[in-house]
Amino acid sequence: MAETRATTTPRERYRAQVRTEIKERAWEQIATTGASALSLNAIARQMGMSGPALYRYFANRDDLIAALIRDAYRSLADACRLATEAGSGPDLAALAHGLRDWALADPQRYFLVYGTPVPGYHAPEDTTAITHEIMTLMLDACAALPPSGPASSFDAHLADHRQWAGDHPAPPGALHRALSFWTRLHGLLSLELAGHFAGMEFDPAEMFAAELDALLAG
Amino acid sequence: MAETRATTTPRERYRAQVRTEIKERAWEQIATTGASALSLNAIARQMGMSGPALYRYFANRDDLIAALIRDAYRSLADACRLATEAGSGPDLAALAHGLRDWALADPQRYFLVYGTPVPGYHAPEDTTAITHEIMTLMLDACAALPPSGPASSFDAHLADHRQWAGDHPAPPGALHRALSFWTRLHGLLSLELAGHFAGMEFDPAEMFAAELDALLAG
DNA sequence: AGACTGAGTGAGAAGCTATCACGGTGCGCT
DNA sequence: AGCGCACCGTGATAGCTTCTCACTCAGTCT
Repeated sequence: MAETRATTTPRERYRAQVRTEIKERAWEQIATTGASALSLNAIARQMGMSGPALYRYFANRDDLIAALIRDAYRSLADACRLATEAGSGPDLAALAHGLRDWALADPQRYFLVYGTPVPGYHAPEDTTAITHEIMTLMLDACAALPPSGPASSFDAHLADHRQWAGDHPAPPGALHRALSFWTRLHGLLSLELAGHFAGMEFDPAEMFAAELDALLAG
Repeated sequence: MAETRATTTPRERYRAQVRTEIKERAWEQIATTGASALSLNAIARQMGMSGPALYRYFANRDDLIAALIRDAYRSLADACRLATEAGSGPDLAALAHGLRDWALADPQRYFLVYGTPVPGYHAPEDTTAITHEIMTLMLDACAALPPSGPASSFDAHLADHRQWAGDHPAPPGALHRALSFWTRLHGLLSLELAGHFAGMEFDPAEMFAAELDALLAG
C-alpha cells in the first residue's frame, strides 16, 4: 500500500475494454452499412451478448454514436497534428495530405464528422474544443506562408469577426486562407467520398493537388 | 369517342395525387427530423390511412426516398436554369446565387442530394442525366467568361479526361473552373448548412461572395 | 349490368430501441 | 479470510418500425 496505483480498478479496466470493443464493432458496421443503419442488437449478437447488456456501457444509441463522433474528431485532430509535425514547422501541404489520407482511410468516419447532420443535433463541448485544435493547426500553417495577394473585402470583414480564431496572431489574410483551405478541401473530399465524381474519369487526386497549389499560391 | 383524351384515366390522376401528397408529407417530416428518421407509418397516420396502404404507392421506404431524391435533383436543376435564364446569356454569379438560395431554402433537401451517401447506393440513370444537365449549365457559364490565367497541369489532365463534359466545346480552363465552382461552393454551403460555422461569427454570405469573386477572377 | 382492377384494411411476422426486475459473480473492505 | 455490495448480464416486455398477406369493397371499363 506504499503507493496506491489507484489509476484504474480491475472493474474499470474491464469496462473500458468492453466499451472499446463495442465501438470497434460499431465502426465495422458503419463502414459497411452507414451510421444510420447502426444496430445495437447486431453489435451485441456479434459479441455474444444479449441486447440490453450494451445499455450498461452506453446510455442509448445516440450516446454510442456521440462517442464515435468524439473519437472521430480526436482521430482527425491527431492525424492533422501528426502530418504537420513530420516536417520542420507548420506545413499547409502536409496538413492537406494528412487530411485527405485520413478521409480516404474511412469515408464513413469522415461523414460522421462532416456529413449530413440530424436537425436537432448540437455538438457537445469537447468536440468544439477539438475543432478549435484543428483550426489552430490550419491557422499556424497559413500564418507561416508568405502573405497572399491584395486584401479582399472579406478580409476586412474577418478583421472585425475574428473571435473564432481565439487569440491567434494570424493576420486577416491568413484567417481567410485557413477558411478557404477548410471549405475548398472539404468540398472536394466530400464530393469524392460521396461518389459524385464516379462517372467522370478525371483523377480526384490530381484535382486535389491543383486546389492545394492554388491555395498555396493564394 | 371522337378523340380519346387518353392521357390520364381518373384512377391514374387519383394515384398521382396521392403520390404527391405522400411526398409532401415526407418533405415536411424530413425538414424537421432528417431523412434517416422518415417514417412511413407516421405519414400514413397524418393522411388518415393505415400503414400498409402506402405500399400501393411506393414499393418500400427506399423507393420513396429515391423518388424524393429524384425530385430534389429535378428541383435543383430547375432552380439553376431559372437563375441563369433571368439575365441575358449564361451568368456564373447568377448561377451561384441560385444554387445558394436553393440550398438555404431547405437544407435537408440539399443534403438529400449532396449529403452522406449510404454505402451501397448507386444513383439511378435519370438522376445522372440531371447531374449532366446541371454540369452543362456550369460549363456554359464558365465558357462565357474570359479565359483564366495560365494553364495548370490539372488543365492538361482535364484535356485528356473530358469525357464527363460530353461534347461541350469549353476549353480545359473552363472545365477546370466549372469543377472548382462546383466543389468550392459545395464545400462552403455544406459546412454552413451543417452548422459548422455556428460558433464563428463571420457572415457566411460574405465568404460566399468572396469565393465567388475569386472564382470569377479566375 | 356484370366482371375486373385496384385501393384500403386488419392481422401478423420480424426487427429494432429501450426499460425493468431478477440472478449471479467478482471486487474491495473489514 | 470472509462478508457485503456494486455491478454485469439475462429474459420478459412494451412500443415502435418496415413490410407481407388475405380479404373486402368501390369504382371503372366493356
